[in-house]
Amino acid sequence: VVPAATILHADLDAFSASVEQRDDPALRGRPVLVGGGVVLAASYEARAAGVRSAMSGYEARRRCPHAIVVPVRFDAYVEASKAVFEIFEAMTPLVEPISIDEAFLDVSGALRLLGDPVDIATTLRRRVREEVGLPLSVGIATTKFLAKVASAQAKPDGLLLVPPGGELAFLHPLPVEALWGVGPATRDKLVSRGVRTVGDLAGLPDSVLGRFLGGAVGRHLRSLAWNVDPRRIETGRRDKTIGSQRALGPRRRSSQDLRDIVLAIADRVTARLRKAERLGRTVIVTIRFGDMQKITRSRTLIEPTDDTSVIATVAEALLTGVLDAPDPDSAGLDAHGSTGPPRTVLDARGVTLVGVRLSGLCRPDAVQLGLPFDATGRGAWRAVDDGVDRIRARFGRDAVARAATLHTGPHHEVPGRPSAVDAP
DNA sequence: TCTGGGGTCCTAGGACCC
DNA sequence: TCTGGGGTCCTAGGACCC
Repeated sequence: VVPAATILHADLDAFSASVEQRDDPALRGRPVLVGGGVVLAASYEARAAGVRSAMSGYEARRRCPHAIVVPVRFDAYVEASKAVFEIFEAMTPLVEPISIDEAFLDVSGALRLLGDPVDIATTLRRRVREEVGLPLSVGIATTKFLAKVASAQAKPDGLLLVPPGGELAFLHPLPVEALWGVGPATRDKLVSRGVRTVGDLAGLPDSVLGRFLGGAVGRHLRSLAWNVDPRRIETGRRDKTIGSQRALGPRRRSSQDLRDIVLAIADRVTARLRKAERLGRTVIVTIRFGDMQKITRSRTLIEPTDDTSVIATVAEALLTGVLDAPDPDSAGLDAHGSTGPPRTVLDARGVTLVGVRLSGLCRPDAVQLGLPFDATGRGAWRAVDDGVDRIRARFGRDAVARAATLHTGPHHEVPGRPSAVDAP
C-alpha cells in the first residue's frame, strides 16, 4: 500500500522582509534588509546579491550596497503571523507551529471536504496571498521531514508535491545539508569522509555513521535519508524553556554593570513566565567572554517559582560565581612577585553576552496539587542548594519560603510523590 | 566582518538510590 | 564488607534551527 502524501509544510517566504514590502509599496521589488546590526530577514532581491539572514549588517551592506535597511517591527510580524495561522486552522485542526512563520499541517481528514492535498495547498497559498498579502511556499509529502525539504525546494512562492513512491529519487541527489539537523559541523565531518549527498549517506551502515557522528545522530540521519520519519503532527505544544539574553558589544563592563544587566534580564524572563502562566525550576545563566567562548552555569531550585527576587538572586549568584573568581591563567602573576589583587575572570576575559533561561517549566497548579515536577518526581526534593542559601543570606531566613513554599527535606510527604516505602 | 535573540535535542560524567 | 546492575537527576557543553 502506498501511503498518501497528506502532510503539508507551509513556510512564509522571507517573512519579515515580505511584511515590510507589503506595508510600504516603495520597498517592493527592491533589496530590503530587516534589522541593522544582524539581518533578521533579507528580501529575495537582497538574497540575489548574496545576503543571508543572520549575516552581520556590515557584511550584508557590503554585498548589497543599495539595500534599504528597515527597523524591526516585531508587533507587525506577530499580527501577520496570527492572520496566517487562522487560515491554516480553517483548513484543518491538525496544525503544528514550528516558528512565527512556519507550520506543519496534516490534511488527511480534510480531503473529502476540501479536495486533494494539492488543491488544499493551492487554496492555502491563494488565501494567504489575498487575505494577508504575503507569499507562502508549501511542500507536500508523506512525512514531516520530506514536506519540509520540499517546501525549501519550492521557494520562493512555490508549491511542490513529492509523489508517493518517488521520495528517494527526489531525496538522494540532494546535498547532505538538505537534511534537517545537518549544519556546518556535521556537514564538514561528512564531506571530509566523502559523504556529499543524501544518497551517499543512505548507503552507509549505522555502525559507520555512529562512529562519525555519535549513535543517535547517525541513526536519525540515516532514517531521514530513507524517508523514515514516524513523527505525527503535534498540536498544542508548549515551550520547554523560557529565556532572554543580551549581547553587549566589545565595550568593557564592570562587575556592577553586569549584575544590573542580569537582574534586568531576570525581570524580563519572570514577566514572560508569569504571562505564560508557567513556573520554572532550573535557572540557567549563559555568559559569553571576550573571545566569544560561551559557558553556562545552572542551579535547580527545590520548588519551581516565577518570583523575580528568587530567580534574579540565583542568576546573580551564578554570574558572580564565575566572574569574580580568580582567573586561572593569571594565577602565576602573584607568584612572580607582582602586586595588587589577583585578576578576576571578568578582568582577564571580558564579557560580551549574558543570558538567563528557565527550564523545568510547569503549571502553577502542579505545585498546589503536589504533583511531581518531572516524570518521576525523584530528585525534585534534594537538599537546600547554594542558590537558596544566597537568597536567605540576602533577604532573610524565610525569603524562599515566602516566595515559594519550601519543602524542607527528602522525607517530606507529598501526595503523588514516590515514597521510600514503595522501594523494594 | 565580527558576529542577535529565541528556542530544541543529544551526550556524558557524577551523585544518588535501590 | 565488597561488588554489580539499573535507573533518575543534575550539570555542562555542543550542534542545530528559525
